[in-house]
Amino acid sequence: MSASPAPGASDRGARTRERLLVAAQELIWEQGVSATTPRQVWERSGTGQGSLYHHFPTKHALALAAVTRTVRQMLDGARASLAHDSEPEERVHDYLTRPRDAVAGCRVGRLTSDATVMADDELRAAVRGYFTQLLDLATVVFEEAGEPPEAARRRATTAVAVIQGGYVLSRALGDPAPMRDATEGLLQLLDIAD
Amino acid sequence: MSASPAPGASDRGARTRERLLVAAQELIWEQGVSATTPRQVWERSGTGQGSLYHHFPTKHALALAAVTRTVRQMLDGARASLAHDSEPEERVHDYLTRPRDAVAGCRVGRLTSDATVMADDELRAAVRGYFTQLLDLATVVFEEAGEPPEAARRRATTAVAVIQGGYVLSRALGDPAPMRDATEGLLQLLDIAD
DNA sequence: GTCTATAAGAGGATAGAC
DNA sequence: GTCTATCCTCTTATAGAC
Repeated sequence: MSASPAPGASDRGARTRERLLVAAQELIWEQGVSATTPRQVWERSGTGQGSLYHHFPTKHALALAAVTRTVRQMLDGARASLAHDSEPEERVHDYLTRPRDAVAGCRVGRLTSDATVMADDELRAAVRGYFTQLLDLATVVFEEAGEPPEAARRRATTAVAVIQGGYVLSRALGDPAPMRDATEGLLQLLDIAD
Repeated sequence: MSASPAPGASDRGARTRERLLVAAQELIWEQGVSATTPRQVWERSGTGQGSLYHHFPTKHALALAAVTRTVRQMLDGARASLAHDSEPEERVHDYLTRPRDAVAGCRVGRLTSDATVMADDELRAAVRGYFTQLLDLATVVFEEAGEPPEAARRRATTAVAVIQGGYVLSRALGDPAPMRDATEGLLQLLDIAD
């Protein structure tokens, strides 16, 4: 721990760092890590080059901080529907019908096609951790619905795959309809009333 | 039509063009269009810079030729399982259990996260065309299985989404198991014997 | 058809002033 | 903490010889 700087300066620094991080998260969602340049980040954040390289020594450090935070936020969102108190069937329904910007794609899933992400151990681990945890959350719900462990895991994987595939199709067609069709199709097969 | 050049030279040129195209297809599968450089293409193909820019005036022309061919090949593969003569249920089963390099990802689906592809009208149209046709093929199969048109389209979208999502999950986890789990989970829900 | 030389521009930093 | 100037490399070509 170093001595506290003047409060005003400290706050300004924290806010600058925060704005850089938010800008990086947005740009990485829109374009991926590979296609996002440090320049784009400092321009969108309204800060400057000096600030960016002060708070994040490399593009890698910035990307890792941004992706790590996005993963945490997405898992919090998933828990909000999958891990609350209602019946398992209702939780599955909530998760599958959650509002999503289908055409924009999954903030994390899209990174599996990003060369910079997959070539980097830490970034790849962040993406892997997201899906590992998400699949575990969903598996528990199907177990609580009465499925044996193996079947619960298969069914959870199918459900998460439908969401990820719905994103791919909606993005490819530039239309939110495929995500809706894919999730409604699964809900019918699961015999969960729409 | 221009006059035929000497046969030897013509063949060599055609073979060179072919090798460039194959190398581009491979590299685009592995890394996407954005991350694939002209240099990588001519090095992998065993040709040279002069040959590449002789056969393809720009990186865009090369990428479009490679992606267009990949889309055609993938649709031919899908038709092989979805559009043959057996019962609809068997065709669905064949499609869902077709051998796939799950960890490598879908040659076309992965392009939906590629900035260079999505920013270009022609490349985007090629990707869109692939999924439009694939969904149409699958919809017909579910209609032939007795589903009404709307339900058939939903179910087809769910099935294609499970494949695309299976790719995303297998890639994220570096493991072919999620693709297997996702497709087996869907087959059980569809009540098609494994 | 293929080769090599050259070049404009962007990306990802680093250095040192303020 | 932030700014500006500078630097090196890679990408995507173009030019002209062979």
